Amino acid sequence: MNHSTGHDIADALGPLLRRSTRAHLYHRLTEGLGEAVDDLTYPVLSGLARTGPSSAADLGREIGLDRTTVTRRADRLERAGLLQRQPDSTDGRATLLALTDDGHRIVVTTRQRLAAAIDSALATWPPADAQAFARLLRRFVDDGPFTPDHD
Amino acid sequence: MNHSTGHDIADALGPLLRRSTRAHLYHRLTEGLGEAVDDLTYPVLSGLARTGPSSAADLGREIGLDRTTVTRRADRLERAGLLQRQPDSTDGRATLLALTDDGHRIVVTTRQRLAAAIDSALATWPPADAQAFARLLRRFVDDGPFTPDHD
DNA sequence: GGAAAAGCGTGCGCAGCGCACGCTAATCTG
DNA sequence: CAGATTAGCGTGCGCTGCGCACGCTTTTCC
Repeated sequence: MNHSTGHDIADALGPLLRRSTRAHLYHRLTEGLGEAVDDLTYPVLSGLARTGPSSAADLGREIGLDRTTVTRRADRLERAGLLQRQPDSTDGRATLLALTDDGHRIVVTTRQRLAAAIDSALATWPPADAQAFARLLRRFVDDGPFTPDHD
Repeated sequence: MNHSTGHDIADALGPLLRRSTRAHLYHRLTEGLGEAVDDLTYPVLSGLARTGPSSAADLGREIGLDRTTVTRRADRLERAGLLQRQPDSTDGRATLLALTDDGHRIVVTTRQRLAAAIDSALATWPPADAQAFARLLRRFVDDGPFTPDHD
């Protein structure tokens, strides 16, 4: 066997990975949103939006970062007023990280930017193709070929 | 407008980006291929396979890395015998980086690993869906929604 | 033929990361 | 119920990787 669909997809995935590193994409999505928001801090913001108020350790597990790294990135975001630290009423040791309204607004903005970028790339596509692609991509992601170690 | 196909795709892209950072993927693909080959050095190897023998500056532009970073990563790969430095016969200043046979073998191996991982994720898919996905993904990538700055 | 530009490697300062420590609070155990 | 272990937190510290700037050689341009 010298050919497979996997090979075709790998060929397409190569350029995708090359041109849109997570860092590149996040850099672009967070442009102009203030000094505290960049490709490093954005995953904290976005993860927090997904999980709701969360301890640094839990959030670290969620987004695949060391606990202390989360702490320090959260420091920057806290100074910028995008998240707050709250004592956990059910556990005196824990400190919950929670988005402020401003923090939420940032996440909404970046998500709109991403959707808009994708829409503009798909503007010339037949709607049926675009929807088929969305559906297939979601299934591909759910089938999880590249699950990292921390899951 | 509170819904768009771009939004659907963004929702699927999120988990994909979260779970398969380039670093994670490259780490997995290069596992056990020797000390010199890791997520940092692999782009140099793979880029060189794409371009053929190339100067460090050109290769840096190709893969979006600083010239000096390429030089140092190439040092590691050279020590491991995966690439060679050759004087450029047409330009006395330049030093060409070129894959050795061993280096080529590494790239072939990782590409097979990637294709195999994708095939296994798609194993349960109807072949028509898999091929449609490959086609649509390629078109999506070619339409380039996320072109980085260095292009 | 001399000046500007382009190539290379290396020194150096900076940033980010993970580990380890000390501390407090919760949980387990006898 | 008290002592010990576990789990949470922030911070200090060493390591690594990066980009800039320098000095050097070779090519290109006037």
